[in-house]
Amino acid sequence: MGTQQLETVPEPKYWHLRTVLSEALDSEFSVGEILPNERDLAARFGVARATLRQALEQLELEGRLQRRRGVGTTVAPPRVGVAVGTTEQHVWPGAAGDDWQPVDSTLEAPPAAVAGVLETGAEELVHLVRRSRVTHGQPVAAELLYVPASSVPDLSAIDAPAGAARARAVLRELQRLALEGQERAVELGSARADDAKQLDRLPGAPVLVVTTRYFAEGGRTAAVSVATYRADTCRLTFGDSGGVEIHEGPERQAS
Amino acid sequence: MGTQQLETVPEPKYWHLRTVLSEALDSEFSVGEILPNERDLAARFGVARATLRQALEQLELEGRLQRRRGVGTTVAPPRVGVAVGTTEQHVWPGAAGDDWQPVDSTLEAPPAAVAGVLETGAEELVHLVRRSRVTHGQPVAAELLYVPASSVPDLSAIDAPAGAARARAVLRELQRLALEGQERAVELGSARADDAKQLDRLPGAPVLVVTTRYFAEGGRTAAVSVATYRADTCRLTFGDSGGVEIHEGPERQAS
DNA sequence: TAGTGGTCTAGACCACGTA
DNA sequence: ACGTGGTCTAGACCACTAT
Repeated sequence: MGTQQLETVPEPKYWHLRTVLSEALDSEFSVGEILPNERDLAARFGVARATLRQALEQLELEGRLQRRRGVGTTVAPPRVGVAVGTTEQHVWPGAAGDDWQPVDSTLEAPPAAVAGVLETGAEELVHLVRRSRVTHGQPVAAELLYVPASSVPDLSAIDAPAGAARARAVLRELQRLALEGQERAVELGSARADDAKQLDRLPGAPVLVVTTRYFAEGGRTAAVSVATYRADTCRLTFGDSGGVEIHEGPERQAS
Repeated sequence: MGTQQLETVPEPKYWHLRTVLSEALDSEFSVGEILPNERDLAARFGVARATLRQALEQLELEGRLQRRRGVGTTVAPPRVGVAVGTTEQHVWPGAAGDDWQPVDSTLEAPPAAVAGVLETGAEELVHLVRRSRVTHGQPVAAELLYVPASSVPDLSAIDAPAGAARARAVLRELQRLALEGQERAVELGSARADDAKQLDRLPGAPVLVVTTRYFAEGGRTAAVSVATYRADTCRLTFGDSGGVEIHEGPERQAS
């Protein structure tokens, strides 16, 4: 990645720069390596720092770079394949062998959007179970699981234990219900302040929001989960193996 | 949304602005309504245009706004639920009733990343079928479907017809194979120049990339599809109904 | 304390859609 | 021709991390 002048082309400078940097990453850098700082890079390419940053932002969005304030910009490893439930087999959250760690749980009034999906009315309280998911030592997702109190009627007595213990109790009660089906949706969002902290990112960081509806007997919605995955580091897989290597290598998203 | 001074808070101005605007959108604007232009808005909130734009970018990423050069910024409708295959039922692309329109098809050497997934070796040619998906009159996705020539051996004779007709021929041949399974992955990407044009967005626009591997008899990878969905307007659904309304309404992503 | 990325400013000009 | 959002500049200062 030498000192280069950008050609005069009709495409935006930052976009061209993104391509040039992307190719440099493929050929001249290895995973974990530290890039020159933004001021130096901008000077090398003869652009303003803001323009250089626009290119870096793109590459970070694509999972090619990782930037940390006070530290620097490093070449990111390939995205982690994260299994989001096998498509054939429907299981309750908290079933044996899932990768989630219960954090805590409280009894709250559901947000309006959630109350609409749970057909229980906005007045009925729900157990809010917070969980987090860690893969390869890195936090990749934060989940809010909403379980209407009516779905786990035997739980009311066990209100005492707080924190993770309480979360586990709610999940344990869930397993006792018959699971008839589930329904998933994936969309792009931006991390709220609390999610961002849990995922070790800044607020507004791009996230993949996976919403799952769990149906119990009679088609009743027994629980709703809203899971927030780091979009920069995760590839969500919906199959039986989580290790499909596509979109890696030199031309993953080259223009 | 009156002329307001931003409080002096420790959170970034653009983030606070995003929240303020988000609440204004919920309470004072309706879908399709045009916002004041960026220069006016920036002046109203007493910030530089670049800062205001940072807030608008966030809201556009979250699917709340739609910005078009030369036109203006409008309030976006709720995201469209786009069914990405029912999870229980595996079908070949191009099966009766799918929402894709064949565009054209060529015979090419596969990109390295694709060749790795198809276990056919990098030398063997593949049929590249281009398709596009339209929902509610809007283009929502562009697909590149890679079919190794060996998967559709009877096709070699029909090399003559070009364009959509050729694409349909490849898809028709595919249906004759037995489909043993499929495997999906979803990740965030940015639109390449050609995808961007097809999706009516600028290059670099955020997209959800859905990669699907189709397995034929013996676990052989018979085809690979890379579909690029507009991240701002789409919510990908993996269930039997595509109309789950969650994450809509006032508190969809409020901080 | 030094160096990094993150935020913010006040301008300028360009590309595009519409009238 | 005009108004819109998109790009770009050259600075300044802040927040954070490591030494």
